[in-house]
Amino acid sequence: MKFKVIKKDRQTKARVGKIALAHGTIETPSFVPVGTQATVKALSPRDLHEIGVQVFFANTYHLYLRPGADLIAKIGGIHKFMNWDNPIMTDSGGFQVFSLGLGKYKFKIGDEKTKVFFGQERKGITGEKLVEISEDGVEFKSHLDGSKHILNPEKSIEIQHKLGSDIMMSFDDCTPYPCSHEYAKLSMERTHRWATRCVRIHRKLKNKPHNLSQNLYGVIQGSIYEDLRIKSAQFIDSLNTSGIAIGGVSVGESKKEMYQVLDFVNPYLSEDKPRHLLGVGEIDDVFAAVERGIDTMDCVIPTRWARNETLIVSPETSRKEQTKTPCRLSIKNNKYIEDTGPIDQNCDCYVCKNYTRAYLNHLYRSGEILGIYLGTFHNVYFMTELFRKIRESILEGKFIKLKKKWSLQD
RNA sequence: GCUGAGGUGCCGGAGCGGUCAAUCGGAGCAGACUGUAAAUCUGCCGCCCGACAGGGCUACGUAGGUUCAAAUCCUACCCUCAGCA
Repeated sequence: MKFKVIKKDRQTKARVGKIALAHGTIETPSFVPVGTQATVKALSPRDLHEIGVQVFFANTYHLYLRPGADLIAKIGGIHKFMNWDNPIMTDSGGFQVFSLGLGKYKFKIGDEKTKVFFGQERKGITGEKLVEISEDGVEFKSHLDGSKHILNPEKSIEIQHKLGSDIMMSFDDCTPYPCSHEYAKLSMERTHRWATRCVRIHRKLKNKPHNLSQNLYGVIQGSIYEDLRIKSAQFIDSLNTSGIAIGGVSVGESKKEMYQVLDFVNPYLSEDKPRHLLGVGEIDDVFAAVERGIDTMDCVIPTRWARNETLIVSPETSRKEQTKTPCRLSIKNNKYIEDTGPIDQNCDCYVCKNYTRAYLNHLYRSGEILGIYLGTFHNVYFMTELFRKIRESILEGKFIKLKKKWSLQD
């Protein structure tokens, strides 16, 4: 990987850069849609190209369970498997330690038991514990069939090597929120040990002849605690991975706390490494992250919202529509039944140029699959385009101006 | 015309003397969702008053009746559907 910072914003830490990879170059800042199962849900690679998506984010855990990393390797790697020849990032499965373990369960570190909370109970959780953490790694019970699987740093990286992604994440332990300092510290230290193991196995595997140029990002943890986040930033930065990811954010803490974490970490990250923010975000988060020096960020929001009747719009549009929450338009609302306007007045996407809210409303009401397709297309386009504008604004020295324009206040 | 089954809230469909303004679906109305166990989940969903607690009213084809008490029992009528003529 070659990473180059092309331009730095004068007033903020925002920067424009290029990440050159085996499958192409990513212009940053860039949004990274999530495509957990080797598909950005509802969109084809052709759509992604049309939208201008440069890279997306697949998942080790899911692809390992189905269809299996060996199968994908046998077929020629994830790019060939899914007909996408641009860059791909893969998550390590670390987040599933959190998301599958979440609920009213107890997390274990050795003999230490710490109670964790996560407000929302979700249907589909059987009440059974799907995750058991130990120093070696994590034992998962497959959410698909209940079978038991071990994921640890070595295995996660091996799988990611088999998948053949351009950027891999180190296997981390993502703590829930809230989380005691004591627990966060123990968990972070383990994440560091795991990161070291990831680096080691990555070096070993890198020498294998079949390997394309694959790159590893270390993942910073430490919950919301300043001392921990600093420690973690220093440690992960010292590992000399190609890039750095910030994890354990957007797990239930406030936005303010989340932005603080970025501020804590910032001074300790090498300028010449790309920084990825894991699992963020909404429009206001995007600006908050970019101005704190984030280069790439992945998030399920555009794709998931589109499946749940929520379309992303500009603050201007959402003000005009008096939406309950900024930048979200609930397309199924009965006020759009006869609305012949586009989703967003200022969006140039295929959907906004050719379809009315009335039609989208009808598709969603009817449960038609096309509604989800068009909605996803719009949402992903909207985020991709927003980042294009952000890049442009930084290059022109107008980032702050753009940020003000997109401000959710007033 | 005879025989049988049935008529319940926007729709489907439970309930078969009190705990029924009525289970449960669907539709409808709104909300949530941030490294995807998510095309998912949550709330509301007869009318009126109340911020809430709660209170009042009208309701289970229609009209009577029995009972302290009826969607639930009885009588008549009206209407559907199935089979036979």
